[in-house]
Amino acid sequence: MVTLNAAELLAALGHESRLAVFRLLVEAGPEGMNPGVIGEKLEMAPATLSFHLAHLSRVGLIRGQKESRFIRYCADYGTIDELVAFLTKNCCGGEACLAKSAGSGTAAKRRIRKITS
Amino acid sequence: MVTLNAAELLAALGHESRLAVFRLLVEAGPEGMNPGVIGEKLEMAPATLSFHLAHLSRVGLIRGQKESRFIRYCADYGTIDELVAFLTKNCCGGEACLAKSAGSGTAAKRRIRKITS
DNA sequence: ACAATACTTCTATAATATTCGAAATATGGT
DNA sequence: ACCATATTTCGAATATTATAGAAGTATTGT
Repeated sequence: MVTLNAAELLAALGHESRLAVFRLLVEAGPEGMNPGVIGEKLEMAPATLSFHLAHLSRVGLIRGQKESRFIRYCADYGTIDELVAFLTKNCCGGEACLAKSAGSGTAAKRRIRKITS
Repeated sequence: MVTLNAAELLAALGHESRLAVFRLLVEAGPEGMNPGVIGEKLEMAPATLSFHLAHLSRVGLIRGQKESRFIRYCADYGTIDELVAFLTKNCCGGEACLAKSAGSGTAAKRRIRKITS
């Protein structure tokens, strides 16, 4: 994943409403959820919600599939997995993270153990 | 971590320049780096860089410490670790992620294996 | 004391994102 | 065919964020 792409994904999730929508869809699992239900749960105006759903779709974090009159939106787990992998590999310095990204070959390995103040 | 806070962190990293700055500081390790060097590497105007450093500082992703005429900025690994943990627990449905967050008790566990089309 | 360096804060401007009413589109029910 | 429902797109107002020159604050060297 390129940095540009990662920034796009991060920005998409970096908004309270969109993060809430995405979390709801992750929670909903493969069943997904319609805008109607989402809007009711999160108390968002249809047009506003549609705008955010379009944004999340555009960057690939969710996917919508028309089913008769409804649209079933589902979280795209592959994309969020990639984002987490990117953060772990490139941005993370934690013990857990270092273990996973071992061998990524960056100077981050120089990191000394943080003292929990 | 609350969602509000997570959204703030994601938004902070959701900008190409700030993500680049943060990655550079992670890469730099505990040694950190001065704005002068960062600005040179990333070709950013001092005022612009200062603005982004302030933003990253405000949300706790980096920390600056004055040293004579310079300021040493360092990545705060604890914060990014928390963010990755949040994503893994609340937003992630991947195999790797599920393994780590096992027992978080959300409906995400219902997820079926994605078919790689 | 003065000049140079390292950075920040101030200020204005430009660019982008967010919100949501209203109109449009599509589908299903009667 | 017509009405209701689900959702999107349009459009316009508002709010937020980004950019960077210029001025300000420290600090070091001479």
